[in-house]
Amino acid sequence: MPELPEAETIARGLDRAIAGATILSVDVRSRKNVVAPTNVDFASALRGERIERVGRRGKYVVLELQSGRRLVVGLRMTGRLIAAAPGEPAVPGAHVVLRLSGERLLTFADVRTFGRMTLVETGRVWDHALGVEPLGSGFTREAFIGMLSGRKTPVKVLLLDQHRIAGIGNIYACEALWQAGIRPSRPSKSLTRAAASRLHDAVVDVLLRAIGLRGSSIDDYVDAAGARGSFQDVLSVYGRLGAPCPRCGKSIVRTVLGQRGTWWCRGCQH
DNA sequence: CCGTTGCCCTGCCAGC
DNA sequence: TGCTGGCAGGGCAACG
Repeated sequence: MPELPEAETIARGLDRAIAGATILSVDVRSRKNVVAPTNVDFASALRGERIERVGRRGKYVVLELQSGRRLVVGLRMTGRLIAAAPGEPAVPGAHVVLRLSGERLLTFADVRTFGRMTLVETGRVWDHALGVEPLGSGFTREAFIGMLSGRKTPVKVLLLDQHRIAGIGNIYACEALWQAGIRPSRPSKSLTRAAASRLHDAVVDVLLRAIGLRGSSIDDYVDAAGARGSFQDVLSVYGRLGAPCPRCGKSIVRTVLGQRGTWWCRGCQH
């Protein structure tokens, strides 16, 4: 499931592989997975555009185009963005294929078809619903403490709320809560300043470590070159039902919070 | 504003 | 062995 570290890894890989390339043609094989403004044809609008750079916002990969337009890619659970060099085999199940200068291809594929490529017109704000970047300067301890205050929402549900903090998904929410020693169901407002600060620091630390390991490849995720990440090898709690807690040895349990599976340790998360 | 529910979709797997 | 039903999950709309 591409979350912030996976989207960041893909964006960096794409920036290296295809920044500067011109889009020669666009093959839309699944209408459902592309979105364009009214009266704009997705494929013809992109044709001839130069990809200036590739970045990330929250869990979204953003291709900045020469005209000022953006191609915003939401990968959801199973979406893939693969840059292929000449001669490499085609990506199976492709929904959109961009043929680029230098005989390169950029392929978007998604078995569950929840992912979207959205064309955003120049100057149009597309990320108004996204909160602060957890690795940006706006995510201070004080800002985080402010988010938690006065809310009875379980702290894990708050971490997953993209309107407040953009980019944290289920894996990294579980891991950060474990690292900070905080029970996921705790009402946000019940955290002391010390606990909130610990959680803030854990969020930043977990995301940075995950980027360092190029993301978590649990089911489908691969980077822009088709390679797996390795953070799945160092997970402490996520998906580890019944395994011993790396800190206290008690068995990891699974509960449900906000309709999401939640893995945590009853022994050392309070 | 806040919180909850259901839908989208298909691969996988436990259970029969 | 082969089928089936349930589950997984991010974002969004709809609702109270």
